[in-house]
Amino acid sequence: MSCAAPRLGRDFFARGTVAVARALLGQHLVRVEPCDRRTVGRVVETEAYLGPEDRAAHTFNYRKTERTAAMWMAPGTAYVFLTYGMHHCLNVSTVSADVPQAVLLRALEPVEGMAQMHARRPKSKRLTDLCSGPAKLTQALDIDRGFDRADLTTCPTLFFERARKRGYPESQIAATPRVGVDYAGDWAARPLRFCLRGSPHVSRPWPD
DNA sequence: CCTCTGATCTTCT
DNA sequence: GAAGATCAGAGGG
Repeated sequence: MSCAAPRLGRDFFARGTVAVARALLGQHLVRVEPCDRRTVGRVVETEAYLGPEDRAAHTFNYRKTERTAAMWMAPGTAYVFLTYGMHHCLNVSTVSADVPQAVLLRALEPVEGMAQMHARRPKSKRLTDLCSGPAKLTQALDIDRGFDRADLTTCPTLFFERARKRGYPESQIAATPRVGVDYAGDWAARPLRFCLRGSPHVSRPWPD
């Protein structure tokens, strides 16, 4: 009998971006490598980017470019960009192809393939250093721009697995302002970052 | 624990 | 030509 967890499909991503950002908490991000080696992390921190209104979003004011094209693709499409000249960040598009919004994956709790993750991030001293940041998790799971525009509902090497039937109750989720978007005016203060309360794997703690 | 700084290069102005 | 949806390491408290 097979008991592989089902992957998250189009319907999961085809709804409000904040709903997706919350619902992704607790789900598994799976990276399959040659010889079926898997590196897997449980999502513990996300951020919602609500273009074209959102000043912090790369799609603010309908800025559609070669780089941001993935955000105008089907819900469940990966948007991977390079930041600070050296770090990759992974997003998943949401809502529908004509609404340029996405969820940024900011932190994972390592679940499977920790040795492989550590091999790619040898400087990590603790388990909580492996995937506790948007660019740490892309290093740990070996995700780069080769995955930009990949359909994560069908991609054989990168996808989400349903690890939990229902989303976490509101009381288990901490909502805070997003990280590193001070330039975004009123949008900077909006509580669009979501963390699994109590997880030691988040990119940074939040105020009580 | 904290704050500060250098690294590094694509993207858009 | 400037500015990043960041990270790691150094130095101080």
